[in-house]
Amino acid sequence: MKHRNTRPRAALDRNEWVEAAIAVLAEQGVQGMRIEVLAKDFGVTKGSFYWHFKDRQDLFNAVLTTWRDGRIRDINKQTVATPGKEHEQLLHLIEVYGAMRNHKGISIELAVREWARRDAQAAAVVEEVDHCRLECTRKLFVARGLADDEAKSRSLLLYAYVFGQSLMACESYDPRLSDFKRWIAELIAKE
Amino acid sequence: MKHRNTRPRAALDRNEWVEAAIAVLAEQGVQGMRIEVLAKDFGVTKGSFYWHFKDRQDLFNAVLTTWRDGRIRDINKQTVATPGKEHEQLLHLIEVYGAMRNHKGISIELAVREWARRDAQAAAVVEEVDHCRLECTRKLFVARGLADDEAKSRSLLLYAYVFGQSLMACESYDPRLSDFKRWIAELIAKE
DNA sequence: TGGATGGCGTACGGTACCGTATGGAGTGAT
DNA sequence: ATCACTCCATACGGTACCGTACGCCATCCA
Repeated sequence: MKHRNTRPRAALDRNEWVEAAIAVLAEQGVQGMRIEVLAKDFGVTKGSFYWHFKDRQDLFNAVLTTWRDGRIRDINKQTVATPGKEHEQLLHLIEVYGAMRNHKGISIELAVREWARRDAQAAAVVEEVDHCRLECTRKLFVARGLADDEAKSRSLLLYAYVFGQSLMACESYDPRLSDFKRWIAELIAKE
Repeated sequence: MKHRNTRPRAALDRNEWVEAAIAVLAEQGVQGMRIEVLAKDFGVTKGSFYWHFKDRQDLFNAVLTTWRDGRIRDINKQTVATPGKEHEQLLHLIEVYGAMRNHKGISIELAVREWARRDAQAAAVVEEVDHCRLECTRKLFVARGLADDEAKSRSLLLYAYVFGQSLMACESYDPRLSDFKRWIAELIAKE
């Protein structure tokens, strides 16, 4: 990734910095979000950065809230209950998080969670997002007629599985891996 | 963590450096494994480090192979099939990885996987370990009478779940969380 | 047309590292 | 006693950052 606006470069705003920071976060992790590196990518100097942000932590906060808001919007979109279609929706949910497509989203997800293991603010944001996701998915399971406890358990299983799956190196385990994943998805979503 | 051998400090060897590096890896991630920081923890200077190691990458390689060997030994220990006890053993496996105890082991596990997302050597080591784990667990399932395909699927689910679980912030989701986790463990281990 | 901003560049001091070069204290073998 | 070898300290040059101080130009507004 080199300079984005190669030439007559319009004025940057906070949001462009945040978006670029999130991209770097996905690829390099928290430690990768370096002011001078981001500036070089934009073809500017850090003088620009310190105009829009107080300091590095200010950028971090902006990244976290931007990520949180985007995730919560996305969750609410992906779990609107179309009555009678809950099962398909659950399978779709598993597939979206688990597939090779949406690679960037998964990278961001993992990077934020890695961040959260060492930073209280990031941890708080992740907790918010997780709670929201678990609740929305629980409702999907309940709409299918499951008891509340089982719905909660399956929601936990669902998200733990999809995140854990993206942590594993199992491409070489068996050529029929995608069959296995479908089988697992059915087990989680209940037949 | 301060100096370990506060006083008449015996001579260090490679292994002590590697152990200390793994501890830091668990707490801070790959970027935390700094030569000068490790040296300060030992109460020596980096002159010592460069006597035992060629460079930082040399330490990284040692950390990876040490971790791999330890994991593989551990897997073989934890999956020796006591005929008739396979079910308990599977539940135990899930519990060991998922609990709050063994916190350090989980931290190392996550740190290595985070490392593997950006480093080919680490990725190769993780793949070795994963393959070994999946195979050992598959055998446990097969010993319980499951078909090979289902055994493979459930092994995948098992590890993805336990790793994913340690990525989630769900302590505040429900006070009966541990009940839910038991329910999930039973579902994965089959009844 | 001049003055106030907005947006950025330049330059600097400071920190935390990596890796190397070299020296030096201790210890054991001869 | 001397020599070699092990293990570490010191000192250095170099890089990559953070944050700040300040200066410069373009634009809009009166």
